[in-house]
Amino acid sequence: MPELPEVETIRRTLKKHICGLTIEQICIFWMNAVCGWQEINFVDAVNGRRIESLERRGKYLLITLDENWSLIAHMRMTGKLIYYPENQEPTKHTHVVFKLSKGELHFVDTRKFGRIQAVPTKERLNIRSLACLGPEPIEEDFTPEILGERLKKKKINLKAVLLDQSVLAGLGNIYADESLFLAHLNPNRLANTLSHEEIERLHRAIQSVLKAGIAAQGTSFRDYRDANGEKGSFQESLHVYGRAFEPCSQCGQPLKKIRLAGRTTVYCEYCQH
DNA sequence: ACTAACCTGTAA
DNA sequence: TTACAGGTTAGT
Repeated sequence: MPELPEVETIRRTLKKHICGLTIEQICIFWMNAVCGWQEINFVDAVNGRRIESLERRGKYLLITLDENWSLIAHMRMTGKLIYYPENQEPTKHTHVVFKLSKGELHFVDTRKFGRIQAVPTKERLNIRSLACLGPEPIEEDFTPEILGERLKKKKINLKAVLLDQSVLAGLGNIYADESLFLAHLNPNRLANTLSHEEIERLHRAIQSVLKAGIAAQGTSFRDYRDANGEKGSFQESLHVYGRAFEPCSQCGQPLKKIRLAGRTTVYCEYCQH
């Protein structure tokens, strides 16, 4: 599920409910969903902590607690963090329930790929998956020059490069395909062959697609929901993702479906070069 | 640079 | 029954 716009939407919707609350009890229904820190188990690290702030890095949600503890959550494909103001019965796919000083936070994940990790706050940017992340694509300081620097080192196709979190943090299959369509770039193109003008086009496309995704509160193609359990609406604005063989919104020719970097890739072979 | 693995559900 | 799904990682 969540790529950058979805995680950002979860952050924004969850923040309103849980900032300032205290974690009073933790019920774990599937142990693999959580991970402690060294010899300290998850519950000992986190129980009784006050929730101070919520940040995002790429597709990771960072929840800062007091006493130098943080939670790092990754939803992978189907993970959801849902806030309930009243007691709520866990479902078949509820793996963790945090009982808070007001209401409950449920971690629900059908495919069981998502994880929540307890980490000392000052260590959190050193954990391997976070330390290796590339720049935040919607920050002010992400410029076409920075994108160009990173692309020119890569002799592989553009689709694989956009999915590589060490190049850029936060793009997944949906927003990578949509960015390439908007930039009129063929996903098969080798990243180190882009002209200056093409790099600028890609930079503009990535920023505009991600910002539009956030404005639409994410893409609920299947499972994705925000912290209130609400769907996003960006699925209504997709040009290529999930539209294989449908007519291209620009030229009317059928969209092509291929496999790149192990992922289904949809693009228009007439509009994207 | 691929593929399998981690999982379950849904649709073809 | 088989293929495939918003992701990442470990192993060829």
